[in-house]
Amino acid sequence: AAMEKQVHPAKWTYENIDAMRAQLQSMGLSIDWSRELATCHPGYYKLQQELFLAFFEAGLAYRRKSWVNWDPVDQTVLANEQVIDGRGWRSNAPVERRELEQWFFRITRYADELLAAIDGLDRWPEKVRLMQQNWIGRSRGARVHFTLEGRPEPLQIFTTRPDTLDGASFLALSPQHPLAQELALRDPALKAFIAECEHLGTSEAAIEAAEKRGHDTGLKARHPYLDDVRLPVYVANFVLMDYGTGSIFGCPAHDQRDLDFARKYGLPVIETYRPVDARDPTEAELQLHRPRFAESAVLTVEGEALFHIAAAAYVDKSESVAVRYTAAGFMAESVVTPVDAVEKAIAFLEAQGLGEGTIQYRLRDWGVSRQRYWGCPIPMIHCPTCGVVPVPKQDLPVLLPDDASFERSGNPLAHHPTWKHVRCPKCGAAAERDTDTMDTFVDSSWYFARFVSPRAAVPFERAAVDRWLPVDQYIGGIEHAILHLLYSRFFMRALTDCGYLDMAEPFAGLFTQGMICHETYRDPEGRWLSPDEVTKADSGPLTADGRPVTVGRVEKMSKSKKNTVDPQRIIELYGADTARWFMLSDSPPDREMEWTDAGIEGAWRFVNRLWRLVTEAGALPPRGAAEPSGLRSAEGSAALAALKAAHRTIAGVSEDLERFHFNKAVARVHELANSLGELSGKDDASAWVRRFGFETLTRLLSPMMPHLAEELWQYLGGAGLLADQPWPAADPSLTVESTVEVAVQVNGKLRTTIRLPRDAEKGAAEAAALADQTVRRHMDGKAPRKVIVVPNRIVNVVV
RNA sequence: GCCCGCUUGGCGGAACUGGUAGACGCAUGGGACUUAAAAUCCCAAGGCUUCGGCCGUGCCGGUUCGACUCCGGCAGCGGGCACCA
Repeated sequence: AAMEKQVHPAKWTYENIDAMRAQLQSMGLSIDWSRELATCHPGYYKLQQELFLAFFEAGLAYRRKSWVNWDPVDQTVLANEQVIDGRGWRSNAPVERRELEQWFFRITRYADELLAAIDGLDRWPEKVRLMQQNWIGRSRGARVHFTLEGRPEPLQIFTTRPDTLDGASFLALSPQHPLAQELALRDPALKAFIAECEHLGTSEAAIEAAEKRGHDTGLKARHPYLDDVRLPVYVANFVLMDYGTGSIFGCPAHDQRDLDFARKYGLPVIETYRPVDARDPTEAELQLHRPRFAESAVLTVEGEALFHIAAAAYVDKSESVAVRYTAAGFMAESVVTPVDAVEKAIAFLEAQGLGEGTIQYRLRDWGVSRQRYWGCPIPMIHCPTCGVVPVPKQDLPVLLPDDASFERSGNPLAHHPTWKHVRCPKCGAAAERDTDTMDTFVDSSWYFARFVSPRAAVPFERAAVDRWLPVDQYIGGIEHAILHLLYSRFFMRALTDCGYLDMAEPFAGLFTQGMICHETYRDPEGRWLSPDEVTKADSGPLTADGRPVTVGRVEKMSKSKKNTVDPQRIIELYGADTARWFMLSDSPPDREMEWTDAGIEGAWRFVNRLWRLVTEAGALPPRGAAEPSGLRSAEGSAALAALKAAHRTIAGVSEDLERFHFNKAVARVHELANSLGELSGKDDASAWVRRFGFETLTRLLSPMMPHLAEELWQYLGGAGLLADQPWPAADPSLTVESTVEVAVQVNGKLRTTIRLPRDAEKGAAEAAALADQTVRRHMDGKAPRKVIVVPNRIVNVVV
């Protein structure tokens, strides 16, 4: 944005903050602005640098090489988002991979703990807990040693399915695997293949979605226990260096990806399991098919009973068949003595010295180095003699220079003329600062804990932390379900271990908002356009100067794709309350939603209608007037019905707000307004109920339309601010009706409804249903075989 | 490709733990008021119908007296996939 708008990032950021603050204030949100902080302010990032030093001290921050996307034309590191079909988004040059020394946070130290603690997050959505679990991805499996012919050192592979080793038909290495890199030095074709793989960039999505391809290295591996089996060793584009050992064995019969690969390169597909069928295997079969690692040929894998086809069976019969492995529904009760096939296989490998059982995590350490200007400088100094030296705490903050230049690509801090040149704090010799800044996810991993003592000289004031944290109710977009939330969970643990805090979980309750989505637009040059740069014509959407616009898919609003809508327009046109009411009424907040302006007029009409409803209702009894006697006993009166409606609305809205069902609360307020509008009686009871109803309505509205609610409160003679009044309470004796409408079905089809006293006896309900004319007609003169009665709900007559 | 969701009238959605599908709103049509328009108010409305009913919650199948809700499979859309944050 700074480059595009020719503005300094600081100015751009602070101006945006000002605009956002003004917008939030004009919405009338209840925010304690005295605690506002900005993570780009030196006061904040100074403390963040202190935390970084503490992490370094504790061994939680370390340096190692890692791969990045490199744009060879722009000479800059690209984010995955900036790699489009293997090319840089600005230069359009094929992307390369490059290895850089970078800083990492050791989140994997907490892998087990982060996983186990998910169970305790009982006020988190189940889907988020699942996503975090899968992200950490703890798997039991085995490291297996393969001997390579003509090479002294064995190749280690990791597998979660050692029980399918009998069906191995190839090995595959990641293009970044050291062995692959070594072989490429002497094999130009392999070198070219690896270079081609590297154009995919570093994103897992791109790598896994690409067509599966491999290059045969010519090496042969001995099968660990099948003496006459030799396996070809490939380098394959789908093997990830970051997971396991960066090398795998392929069992095409039991893995779709391996099967695709085997088909492509003509490799054998060797079945090792077949669903157990209805009959018991014979003794001869059990012997023939018994795998090396188990006593029985019937094994369970992932809960399914399967019949193992041991190596001997197919070697003898030269059997080679492709069968996809879907065993659901084949569990045969007569056969199974459950055996955990994976554990058996691990025990076998260990006993034979062919491998060992391990636990593998999908979770990787968090790379925090960014080659960017606008961020928190990493407080480290590189000295030619002392190596990596932390900036002494008293020298913090390491300030960003204001006079960076953004004309050149690459890292402005690296090519700033003076900034990086310092003396080594240890030896005093000339040294250089680390020119990387931290991932901004670091900023957001502790900001919530800073709010409790935003001006303190230390990162956290313990008394305030103990008073406020963990956060009772955290609210954020579902796009943060994994990274931000996991990083924050890691941070609290790391800070605890560094002595700053004493807590593990930052967020006791979590509510995830759905994304607000919008169509995306591009001009003929492919540049993103914002919705207000696009005009809708009969021939289709056009740019401001009348050129055709390409409409892209509907996706989450984002700055980079410009598909954002400014709510300020609505506030200016209709006022904050209309905007708030519209947003609350439109969709449940946890669902994604496509933004549309249709309906805003309806919210505006309702705001006006409420005002008229109250102010044009005629004379009301004074505030606090006693309830007319006899109102509650006047069964069937319109006034009592409206009074009950008001109490039901209190109960319903209270519950809806508590559960974040704002759109339902809105619907209930509409209903109450409707029923009060219909209460036209001139009698004392009606007038009293009208006042009670209006006051109730006003109170219930106050969180949603605070400005209108305060005005109505004054109009109704309320003292002080409505915001300071207690929330209304429903009278339980008025929220239930004495009779209920009960549906009557015949053979499961709704035929009529009957009105019964609440909580009527089952027998009475049955009798009433059977006596009904419509029911009798549909029973066709037959006697009921069965009658199901669900009290207050339904009677189902089965004939 | 993998992980997680979602899918209900013309539209946004409601339906609590398997028990009357379509609350409430938007848009629409008709009417009232008005010289007229706006605003407002009233009425109608899932589809089909021989007016008895029948069919309907993305698609196919299953469990159940009963399925939007549970189970199996599939499709479409959205989020995430570690440098968008």
